[in-house]
Amino acid sequence: MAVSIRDVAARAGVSFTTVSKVLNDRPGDRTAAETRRRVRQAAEELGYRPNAVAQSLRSRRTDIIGFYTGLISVDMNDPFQAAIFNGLQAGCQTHHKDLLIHRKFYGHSAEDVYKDLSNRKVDGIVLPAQCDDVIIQRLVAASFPAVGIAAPDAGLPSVYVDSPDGFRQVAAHLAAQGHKKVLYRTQRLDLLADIDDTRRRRTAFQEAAAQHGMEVVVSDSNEAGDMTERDEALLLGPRSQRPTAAACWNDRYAYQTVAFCRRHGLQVPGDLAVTGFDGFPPPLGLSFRLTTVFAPWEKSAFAAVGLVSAMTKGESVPGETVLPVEMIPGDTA
Amino acid sequence: MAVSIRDVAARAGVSFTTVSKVLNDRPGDRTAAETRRRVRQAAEELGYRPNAVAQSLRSRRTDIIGFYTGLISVDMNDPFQAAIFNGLQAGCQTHHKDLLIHRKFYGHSAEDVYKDLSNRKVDGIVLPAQCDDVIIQRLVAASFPAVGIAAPDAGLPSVYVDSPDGFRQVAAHLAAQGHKKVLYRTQRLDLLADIDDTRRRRTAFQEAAAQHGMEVVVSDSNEAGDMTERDEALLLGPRSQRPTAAACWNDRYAYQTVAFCRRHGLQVPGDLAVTGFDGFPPPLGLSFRLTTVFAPWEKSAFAAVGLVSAMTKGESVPGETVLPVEMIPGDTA
DNA sequence: ATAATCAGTCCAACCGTTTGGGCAACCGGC
DNA sequence: GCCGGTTGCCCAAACGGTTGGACTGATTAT
Repeated sequence: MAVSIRDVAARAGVSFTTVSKVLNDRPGDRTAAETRRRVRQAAEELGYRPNAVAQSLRSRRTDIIGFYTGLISVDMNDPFQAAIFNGLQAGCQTHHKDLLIHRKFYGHSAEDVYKDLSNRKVDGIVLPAQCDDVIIQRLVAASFPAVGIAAPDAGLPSVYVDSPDGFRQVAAHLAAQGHKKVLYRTQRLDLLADIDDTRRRRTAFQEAAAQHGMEVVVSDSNEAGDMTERDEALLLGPRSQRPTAAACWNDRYAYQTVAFCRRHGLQVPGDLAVTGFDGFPPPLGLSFRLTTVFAPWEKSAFAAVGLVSAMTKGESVPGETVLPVEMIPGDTA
Repeated sequence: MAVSIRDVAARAGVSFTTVSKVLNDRPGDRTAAETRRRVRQAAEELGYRPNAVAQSLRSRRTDIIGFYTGLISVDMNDPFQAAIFNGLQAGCQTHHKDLLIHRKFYGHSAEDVYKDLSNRKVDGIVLPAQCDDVIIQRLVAASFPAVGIAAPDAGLPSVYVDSPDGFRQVAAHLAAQGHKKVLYRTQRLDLLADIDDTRRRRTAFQEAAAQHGMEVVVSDSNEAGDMTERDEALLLGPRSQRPTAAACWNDRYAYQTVAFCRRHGLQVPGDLAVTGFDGFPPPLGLSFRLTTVFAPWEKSAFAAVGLVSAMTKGESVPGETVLPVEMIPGDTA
């Protein structure tokens, strides 16, 4: 049985009110030095630990920040999710919060999800933007502290990286190297994981490429980033028709592209220049550095925690926080 | 302002006790159908959500399971930690718990850590075995539900993988292929991350190799798994002295070893057979499959959650749960 | 001497639930 | 018309803290 504040009070011979005041030591509360000593000693001897749940009930704060993973189950082998998690974790450390991962919501209705979020178990939440409009609307309506990440979102304060700028940088880089025809490899838009950022990247690249006078062939694949038959036909077809560069919407697609080239004897970047996006730590055992764009996903999650923390204090926060990205030239383009 | 059970009661024209009974609908509690309808409707209209904190205070359960990360900060780019996390997450889903990641404890004293664990914010915890004896002793003394993972531990129920058996399988495999001299690449034992399992793997391999009549050269490196000067001298030295195989204590070391061979023109497995341990999903862009041992880390974390969950219900759990491992032949040995 | 001040302690309300028991009102049986 | 048993609802205590104010008794100002 856990020792409560009343047990400490009994042992110290004071009321439990006094124990609370001594232990919290708020400015303006007066207690005799001798009493303080007795109380502290009693607490020490009994190994008293305040019950966090009771404190939360009174204070209406749990000092826990929730992470709602959207409808996709968590997979830390996905470097994107890993980066987000690392940032959340770091943010929680600096803001003295604990991080709560809600149990899977897959298969629950938006209503169910909202219920689990709004039961005051957490002070606020971080969630992928655009995960579900109904949820977001209800959160906003209840003015529940929530911050979106990964993409801009109309309803919530959100923090994300400037992906369009990244793809403008890629387009400029490829154009400077004289490429005229570029394959843009992206994710199918109907995939569950689809968020608006996928679209923003593609649009930005297409526009920038057009400005540089480059032709763009858009190709969308499955989540793993495997080459489509059309891609293969194109890249292995007549030299005059071939794109000389492949700009990929993320690093995974880029690595898959490089692997494809290796298998089919295409030189990278000689026959095909390849670029990625994300700048995650390179996989072990690779002998080259991918030309990619470093996107500070971890930092964005870190910042999101800061915003949620501020919101729980009633402070107002900026509606949008955009973090700059930077293209990192490597060996592949 | 959040709507409480009293608001619902006022709207439905009943006492808040009745609301509670209606909403919880416990067998044996009787309420008129008409009352039930009114209460449910009022709750619906007001968007009532029970306050989880208050419920926890009363029920003495939070349905949250904590993960104490030890003294090392969380890094999900580490596939081991990622696997553990995935398993915890999956376990929490099936047991209807939330997962709480405690904020960093690095720099805190064991006493501080214990305090944070014992304030009843979580129903139980999962923690790396042998993380800190003081903590474990106090947890046991307070009979706080806690389960160790990753290595056997005297004090706590623990679940881990049968790494020694994995290395016996590796030794047998290498011996069957006729290897006589094997380099065993492991981690320096003084590293912060050192846990007993590192030792167990080495011992098991040495003993098994000896039984198969193989000579073992043990080499310990930094956490990244870089080759030591001595390793390089040995592998690039006179052919008669060279080991023909490198058994690595984990996949990371193995990939580093393969990369080293690539750089120096050594054929794998022709000049040097390489084996790993863990069996994590292979890094992107690799054209070979590592010969390794699949260790069900994820499953072990999953099981740990189950045990903690059982302990919170007062059920007794086995002191040790050992999961079998399996060697997966690949292209490197 | 009396009133005002102040330190030190404690009372009681409150946070939002759950739950065992109590209390009317109503039922049918005698 | 009385009585035991249901039925339907509510009271109040409990969970374990925090906190504004009330209450003492001693000290100081008038």
